[in-house]
Amino acid sequence: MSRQITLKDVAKHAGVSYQTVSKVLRNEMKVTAETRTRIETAVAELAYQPNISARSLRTQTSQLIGYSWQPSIYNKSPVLEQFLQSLVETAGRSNYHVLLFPHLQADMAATFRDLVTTKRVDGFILSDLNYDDPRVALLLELDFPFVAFGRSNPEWSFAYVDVDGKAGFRMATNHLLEQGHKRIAALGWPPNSRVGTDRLNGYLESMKQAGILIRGEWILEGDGAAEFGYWAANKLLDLPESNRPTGIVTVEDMQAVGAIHAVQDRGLVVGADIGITGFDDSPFVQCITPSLTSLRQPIQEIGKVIVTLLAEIINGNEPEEQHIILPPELIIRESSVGFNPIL
Amino acid sequence: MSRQITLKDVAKHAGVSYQTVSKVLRNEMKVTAETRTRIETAVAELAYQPNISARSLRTQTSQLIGYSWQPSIYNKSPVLEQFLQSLVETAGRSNYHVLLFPHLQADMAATFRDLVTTKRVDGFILSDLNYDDPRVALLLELDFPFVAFGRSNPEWSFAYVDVDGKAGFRMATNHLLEQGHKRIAALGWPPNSRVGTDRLNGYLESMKQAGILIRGEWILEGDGAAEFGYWAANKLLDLPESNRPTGIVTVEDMQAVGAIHAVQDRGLVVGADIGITGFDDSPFVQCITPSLTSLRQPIQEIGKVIVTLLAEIINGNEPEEQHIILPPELIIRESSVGFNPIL
DNA sequence: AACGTTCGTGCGAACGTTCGCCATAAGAAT
DNA sequence: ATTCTTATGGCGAACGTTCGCACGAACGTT
Repeated sequence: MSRQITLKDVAKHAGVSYQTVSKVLRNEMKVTAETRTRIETAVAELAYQPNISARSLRTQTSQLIGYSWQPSIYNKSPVLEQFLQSLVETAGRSNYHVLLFPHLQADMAATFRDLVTTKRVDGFILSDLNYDDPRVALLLELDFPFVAFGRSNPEWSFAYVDVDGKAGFRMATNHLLEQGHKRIAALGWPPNSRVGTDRLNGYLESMKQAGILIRGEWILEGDGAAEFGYWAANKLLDLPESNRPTGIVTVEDMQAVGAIHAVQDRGLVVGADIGITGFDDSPFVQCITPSLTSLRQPIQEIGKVIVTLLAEIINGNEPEEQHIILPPELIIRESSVGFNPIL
Repeated sequence: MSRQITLKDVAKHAGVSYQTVSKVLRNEMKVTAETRTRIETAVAELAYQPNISARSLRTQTSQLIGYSWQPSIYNKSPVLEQFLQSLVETAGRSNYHVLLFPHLQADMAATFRDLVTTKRVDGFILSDLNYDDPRVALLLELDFPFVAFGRSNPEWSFAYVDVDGKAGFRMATNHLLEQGHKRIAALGWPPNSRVGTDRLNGYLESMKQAGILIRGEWILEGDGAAEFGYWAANKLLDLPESNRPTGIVTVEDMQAVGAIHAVQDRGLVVGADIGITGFDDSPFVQCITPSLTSLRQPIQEIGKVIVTLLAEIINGNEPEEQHIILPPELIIRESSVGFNPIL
């Protein structure tokens, strides 16, 4: 491969100084229309491409944003692909590229600190947040630009985009109520999960609003996925008939799948006997039997908003709206309809 | 944030020239043990971190590798997360970071060319290859380092790692044969899919080896997922009883799921009446009813090997083994066992 | 007619590295 | 004693940008 084309080459070709070329290309300078076209044709003819490293060195920016997610914890995202795609596409529009950091507990702090001090990235996108998230603490301390997908401690002030899990669970719960269910149970994540408690609150609200007294046994929390769902549903179905739930909302599709199996293994019919809803609308849930009612997150939109927000912050603009909550959408399928109360 | 610590700061602190510090840190120079420790303590005390941009500018390398995949085509990877994780981890060991490029047809060529000429990345990892893949053609033309996950045109010579789809389909087919199936059908992707035809060949081989004459109606190819599986299975079940298949191998879990539904909708039992296998071992397939027999790709291993290979190539070493084929593993579950032939 | 003002452009310096070559001193060899 | 290695370290230059300031010419203004 031949030598790189630099500003100086373009300048010589256009008969101006190379600094002028630089400024013109960045619209930092007014020149006569004629010199501008001279420069532009030179650029085109030589196929000039600015050297990113040089620019980075000079401007102390990398045009890179880091995406940090926590693999395989509670919310093992079934939609990671869509999300990444949305991130990359939006980032590209502002000339940013996306760097990957599946975040492993071990050397997290050191790694992040390095990345920040070496200016390897201009900003971060964090997902899979939880209470006391160390990444948030660190980035706040370093005063480094970042936007989170999800919330953390309320006393921390930072930009985030989140899905309204509470509203989502309200939608799911209300939907089951409308179908005629009265005794509705909820499967959640352990209480230390920010997302889990948030969603559960929606369930509590809806039930309260409907004037239904929630029994303690109806709320089960665990960190397994399908296995937990299976176990929990069995536990619910073992309750005495008078307070045995006929509806179950879950925080995760796989939990719902587990619950469906438990129901089916008892010879009951999901939908008619027991209504079940999931969360995430994973691609496969529309193809299982019965197809699963689930809450779909506007994942593309989230990616877009996050990147846009981050770009603002990196540029030093304080965006007016830093806390964005987007509603999920309830996709109603077979698993939650056709309730046929026995009594 | 305060000014960055540079080599000069360290040098002053250690009482040597800054170039010496640079060389010592990179083990490019022999110094007395004493000066070495002086330098090392200075580095530690000042918490010196090399400036990546400056290094990149000087060395013409970015320590970045690009991962390009094609979102949502045939093999919509259900295991993208695992794969990325493996990539990032392995890359990290060699001080590389992973940059994301979901590859959109539109401006692909231009984008790639830019990335290469601007040295934005040191190498590429491509996945979701197909025949005449334009990315491969371009990178070969530019003589730029890359490793592919998957194969393309046989006349092209480049490093790749791939799963032995043929062997996988042989395993699946043989498994069904062992279960007592004689009439086995195969669902594939369109003939222009490299991966699809490869897998199908395994089926053909196994059937031939078993001395079973394959009927043309048994091979169906389509690019839908669950919908296609559903449609195709129905088509198969509509065949006259004498040559109606009792087993179906599929190139994709979702196809298998579709097929399962078609079977169930006819009141037949998957496993006992019709044996079905999938491909990919997506996380959810162990939780559906019946659980799906599927071929699992050694995805972590693949990521590791790919990155290792790429690092070699970037460093200018011609790896002795550039074509690596790894076998998948057949995970046997309910959907393919318990065959109970009626006659 | 002398004086600001704007416009269009050029120039030197700096960002923090790495690379290649040169300098010095000490010890070994002649 | 002189010369030749070897070990240790220093120094200038370059990578390709961007930034800040200076400078001349043209222009209107007093």
